[in-house]
Amino acid sequence: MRTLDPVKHAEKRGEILLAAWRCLAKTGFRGTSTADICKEAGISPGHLYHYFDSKEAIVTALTARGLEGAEAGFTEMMKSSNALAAMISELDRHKTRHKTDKHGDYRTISLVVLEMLVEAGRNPAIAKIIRANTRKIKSLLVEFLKTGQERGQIDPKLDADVAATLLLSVMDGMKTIGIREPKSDPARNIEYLQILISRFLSPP
Amino acid sequence: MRTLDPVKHAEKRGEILLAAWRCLAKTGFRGTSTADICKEAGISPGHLYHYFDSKEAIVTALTARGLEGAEAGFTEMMKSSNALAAMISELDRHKTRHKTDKHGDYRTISLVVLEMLVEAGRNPAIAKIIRANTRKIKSLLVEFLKTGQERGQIDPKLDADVAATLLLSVMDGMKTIGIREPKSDPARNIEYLQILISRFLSPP
Amino acid sequence: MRTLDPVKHAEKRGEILLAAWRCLAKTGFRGTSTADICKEAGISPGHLYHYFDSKEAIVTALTARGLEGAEAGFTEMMKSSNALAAMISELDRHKTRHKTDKHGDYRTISLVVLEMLVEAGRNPAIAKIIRANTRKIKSLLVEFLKTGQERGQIDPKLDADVAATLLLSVMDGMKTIGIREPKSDPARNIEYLQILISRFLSPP
Amino acid sequence: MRTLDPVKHAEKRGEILLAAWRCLAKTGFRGTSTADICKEAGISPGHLYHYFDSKEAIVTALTARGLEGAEAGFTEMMKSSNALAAMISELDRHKTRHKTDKHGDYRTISLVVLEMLVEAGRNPAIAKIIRANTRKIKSLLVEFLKTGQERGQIDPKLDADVAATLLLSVMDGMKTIGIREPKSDPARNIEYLQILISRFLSPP
DNA sequence: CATGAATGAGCATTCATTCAT
DNA sequence: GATGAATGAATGCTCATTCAT
Repeated sequence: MRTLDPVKHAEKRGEILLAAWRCLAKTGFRGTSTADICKEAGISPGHLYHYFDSKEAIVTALTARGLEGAEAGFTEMMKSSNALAAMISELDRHKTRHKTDKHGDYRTISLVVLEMLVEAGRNPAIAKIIRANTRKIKSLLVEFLKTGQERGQIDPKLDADVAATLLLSVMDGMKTIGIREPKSDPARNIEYLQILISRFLSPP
Repeated sequence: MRTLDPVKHAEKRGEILLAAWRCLAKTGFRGTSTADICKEAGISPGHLYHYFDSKEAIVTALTARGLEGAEAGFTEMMKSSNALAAMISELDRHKTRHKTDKHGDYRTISLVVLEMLVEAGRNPAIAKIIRANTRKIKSLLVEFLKTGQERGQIDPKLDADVAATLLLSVMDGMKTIGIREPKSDPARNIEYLQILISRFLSPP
Repeated sequence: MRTLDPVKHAEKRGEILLAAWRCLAKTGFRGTSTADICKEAGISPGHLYHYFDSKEAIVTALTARGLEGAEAGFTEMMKSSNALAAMISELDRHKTRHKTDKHGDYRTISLVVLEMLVEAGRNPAIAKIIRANTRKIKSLLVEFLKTGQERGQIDPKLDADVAATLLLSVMDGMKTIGIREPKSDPARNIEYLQILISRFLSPP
Repeated sequence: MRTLDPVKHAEKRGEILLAAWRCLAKTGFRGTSTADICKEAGISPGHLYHYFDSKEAIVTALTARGLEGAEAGFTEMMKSSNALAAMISELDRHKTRHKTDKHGDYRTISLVVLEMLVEAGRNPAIAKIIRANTRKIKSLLVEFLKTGQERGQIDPKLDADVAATLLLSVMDGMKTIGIREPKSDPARNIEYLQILISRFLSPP
């Protein structure tokens, strides 16, 4: 995998990963073949293996990259002085982020993330990445909750660690709404999610 | 002495579905071939098609059957006089249901249900079943919430429909914990889930 | 294959053959499965083998039965005193026989007969039947031609045997018109066929 | 040094088609599997699909290619100044062409062409090709007949279009002789075919 | 006679991966 | 770096046939 120009190599890897993401969003893990990815990336099937050892390596890299974004949001939240308000307003961004961005609309992204989670249930390599990422996000969340508790904004009786686990799982759960009830209003659901989180965390 | 016995036919179908479920639990939707199901069911590859029209018909039947169970629990809840308490105690059953039953342990079942949801994201036939089931469960839940509101046990300001959607999604979300944090204590998580639901629904 | 009532046995065989013919007409040799025949005949797959040893036995019996009809027409012709006129008027019947009868319309029958001929090209059992039938028809035709020659109605210089072979092949050839030119007018084609035969056989 | 070489690709396609033709000649449309073709062509089962989209695409290409040859003969005829004589002498070539050439002996070719016609009776894609080819050949034949009529070599009362249809069908009919009467003398039959055509077309 | 459960070889096709150029 | 030819195991599915009842 040595290359004369490691920068170009990494760039090309990035392009292929982006192409792979587009395929995954369109046809899912199951429905995406290496041939599809090659066509989308505009390279030959043999050439794919110059950049990745296997299809799994692509999925692995994609998962890793996909989760990096999630971290950023949480890191941002940390800086706020009012923990609860910050978390709530962070969710507001989701209300408007239903339009397409580079990675597709919110529902598509949700589906792919769910697919990644399911994949992790069978595939140890993916599971490892998911867990490492979960640990990072959770530690940010725990710290965030503890700060809120110190400031009297969050119920001090809650175990920050368990509460963080639950909050994360609640966020995951939101991703199934688009599947179960495709016609329900996302803005309304997020509004209620804000209420739910607020009531759960608020001191009595 | 005409047999024709539709009972035996249905029984065999059931056996095959159970075998298919075992395969799914072991290797997932993606990883299960018709050959695997046949081997597990102890029948020949051709014979499978005596009972099901296609692999998708098996998956469809399996999904339908798998979701029937979920309904029962909700129907039971309805009978209680204290809505919130009923929902909470229903969750208590989950704390102990982590041991193996006919369908495998709780985590395996969760994973398979998640796979069904993901499958529904790409496969309209499965989506239809999921949505029909969601509608049923949700209407039970809505009725349940409204009864609670009438009795003053649940916050009357909450829109029962949106709250039901959210509660369902929270339940789905719980299924990812086993993937993200396999070592976290299920009993503790459910305890906090009870707090979360209780605080969300209680009147102020 | 012994049966208590050989008459009923033969009757049932006939019914099955008729059902098989209907399948063949609809979906062709290639496209007809034993299951199709059983469904059409209203019997179970196992029962088929009570009446026929194999699928090939059905095809064989069907071919034999199908060709019996062709003989009748030629036998009728023989009785006429004017050979050429008889042959020509026999063809007139074809002009009107394009409507459906028990065996389907003319084009469908033609296609099935062509399929039988093609089948004979690979399948010795069918070939044997076809050849036996050809011999019978041809001997009728040869006799017919010779009678015509004696009566001065047919060119005496023609070798009756070779001429008969050619006439038979010309009749076979007519069966491809429906495939090559489905929109051409059958009545017009038969009219020209009459001219062709008349000119070929007439004394100079 | 980009290859991409479409020439080699086309060559390989040709090789596979030739192998497919050999299989068809040996075991017929019905009896030829993609595995047979691959074995005959010396390639792996997967590789076949690098050159053809499906088995039907092979059959289609084969049919198209197989019929191209027929055109050439007719085109040649057109150049002659004596229409009838040209057609007759063209048939003479068939007398000697009974030995094997690249595509097998005359009888095998006839059988495969008959199979193509039968296939066309059920398979619209093949039918389309057959009909396009029929139109081409027929228009050549019609022009040929009209030229002959202008020169007084062919009966001017004959409708060139209907006569062409009939002549084509007569040619098709010749292909069944090898099946019905494998022992009959091809040279003798063609001799009589020449008489038949000559008498049919000659002016009174 | 009659059923339909059961078989297993065979089919067209897909796809991750390798390799010569 | 880059191509696309080539592989071969695997997949979902069909079908003529057998057999216990």
